[in-house]
Amino acid sequence: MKTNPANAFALRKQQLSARTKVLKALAHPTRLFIVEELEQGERCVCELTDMIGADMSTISKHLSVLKEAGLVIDDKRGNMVFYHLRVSCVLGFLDCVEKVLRSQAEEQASLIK
Amino acid sequence: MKTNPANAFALRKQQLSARTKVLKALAHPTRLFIVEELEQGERCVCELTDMIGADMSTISKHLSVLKEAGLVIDDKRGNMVFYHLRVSCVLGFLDCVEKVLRSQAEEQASLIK
DNA sequence: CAAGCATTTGGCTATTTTGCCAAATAGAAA
DNA sequence: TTTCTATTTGGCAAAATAGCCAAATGCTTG
Repeated sequence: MKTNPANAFALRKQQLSARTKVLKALAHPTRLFIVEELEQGERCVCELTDMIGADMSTISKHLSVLKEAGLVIDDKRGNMVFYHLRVSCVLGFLDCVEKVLRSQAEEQASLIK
Repeated sequence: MKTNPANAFALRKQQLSARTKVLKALAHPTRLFIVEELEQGERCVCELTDMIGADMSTISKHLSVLKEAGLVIDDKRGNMVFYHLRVSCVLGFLDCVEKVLRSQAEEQASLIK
C-alpha cells in the first residue's frame, strides 16, 4: 500500500469493489447465459445444467456467485432448487453492452474502407 | 469439449463471450474508476496515474483493456495520450448495478430484523 | 431406517488476471 | 543529435478464477 492513500481512487476503493462484484458476476459466458435464461422465468439447477452441458457442481458454483452478487434468489422446493432474477434492470444493462459491440463493429468497418 | 455441443449454451457461446468481454473490462475497481472519471471528460494517462496511485504501466494496461473492449478511444497529442469514453450508456449501466446493491442491502437489513 | 435424487461443498489442478520492474518507443525541447 | 518526458510493451511472480471429481447434505419415498 502507498504511504499516502489519500487519493481520489483510494477514497472510493470500497464502493468501487462493491460495484465490481456485480459486474464480475455477470462477466462470464456461463453466468451471463444463466441470467438471460432467468429473464424468461425461474429455472432449477438441473435444467440449467442440461442446457449448458457442464458438471452440475460447476453450475451450482456459478449460481452461488450470482447469488452472492445479489442478482438471483434461490428457492428450494422438494429436493430441487429454483433460481430467479432479483433485479429486472439487467436486461437494459445488456442493451448497453450490445451498443458497445455494435459501435465497435462500425469502427472496424470504417477502418477497412 | 463435449461430443454433442448442440445445446442452447454452445450455440450462443461466441455471442456470450463477446458480451462478457465488455463486462470483464468494467469488472475491476481501477478500470471502473477510470470509466467513471472519463464520464467527466477526457483524461491523460498521467492524470489517471496520479489519481489512482499505481504504476503508470499498470494504468496503461488497464486502459488498453478498456480500449480492446471498445469502451474508450485514445488520442495522442504531443507526447501525451488522452483517453475518452466511446459510449455514453455506461452511466445508466452503473445505475443498474447500484440498484442491485441497494436491493441487496435492504434484503440484508430485513434479515437482521 | 434405507435408498435414491438434486444440489452443494471440498479439494485440487489448470488457466487467467494483476501489478510491478525494466526496457523499448515516440515526441519535445535543448 | 542528445536528453527529457509520457507512454507502452515484455516478462515474471503472485493472486484470483474455473471446472472437474468425489464426498457431503438434505429431501423424499419405499
